[in-house]
Amino acid sequence: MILATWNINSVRLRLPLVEKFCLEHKPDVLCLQETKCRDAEFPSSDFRRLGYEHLAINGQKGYHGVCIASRLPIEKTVARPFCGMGDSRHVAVTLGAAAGFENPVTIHNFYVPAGGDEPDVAINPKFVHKLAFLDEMASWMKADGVADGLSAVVGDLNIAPLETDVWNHKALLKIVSHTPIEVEKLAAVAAAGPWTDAVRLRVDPAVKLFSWWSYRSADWSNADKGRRLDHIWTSRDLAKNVVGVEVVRAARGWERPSDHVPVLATFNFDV
DNA sequence: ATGGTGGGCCACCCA
Repeated sequence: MILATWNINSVRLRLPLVEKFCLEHKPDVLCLQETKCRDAEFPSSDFRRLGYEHLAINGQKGYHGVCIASRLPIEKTVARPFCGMGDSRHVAVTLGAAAGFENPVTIHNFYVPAGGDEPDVAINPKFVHKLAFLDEMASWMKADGVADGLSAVVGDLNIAPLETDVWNHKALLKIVSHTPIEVEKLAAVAAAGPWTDAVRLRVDPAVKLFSWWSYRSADWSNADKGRRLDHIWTSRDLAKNVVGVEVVRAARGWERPSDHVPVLATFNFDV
């Protein structure tokens, strides 16, 4: 089974890129963030045409929005609100016997708040929201046993935890997405599972690896001022089934690209 | 230290 996550930055605008990606990489389950449309405006028939007949959509007008598109039947869908807000930042599906799984697999798709520009809770309410969101993720995961059995957390977590997850560790210590407080809170979320970083399980943590390059930097590939903001984590039991991961860097160079690229994990289930 | 580019959508919000 191939699982993919991609912050698409408008699913309607970038439908041709979704199609290109799905034809080239054949994910069984595709988790998207920043779909930026209401559920009724989601291009569901296009996804069905591409073979993704099973959709779990949690959208909203203009901002945020997440979706899980699956080739395999979905047994159960849950969308959890966070921080007492109406933001569409989470959706989860469970795949079971109808999808060919002896034991059910649950996949959580997150779009963690970006957190604004100033990493200072005294002046930036967006940063407060981001930290509170991470705290709520951790406490909920622990209390509800979210990482029990076979489960995964994927998405745009908007934090680059390792020194090698950014182009320049020292230069980014005071930049939102790589500050010590964010890295610490993300580690607490990972420990609350506990979750395994499936990508760093397969890619040497000493090697720089990015999934996002700003639109504002010209010549993104040569400058290579990227960050690894997009993640695939698995529960302890599911980690044993990871046989490969891939970050599709080339997608950043496609026509009218998202600023994020797809991240994939392959599992040794035949479905 | 600043400003650089995108998307949604119609005055600015967000990244």
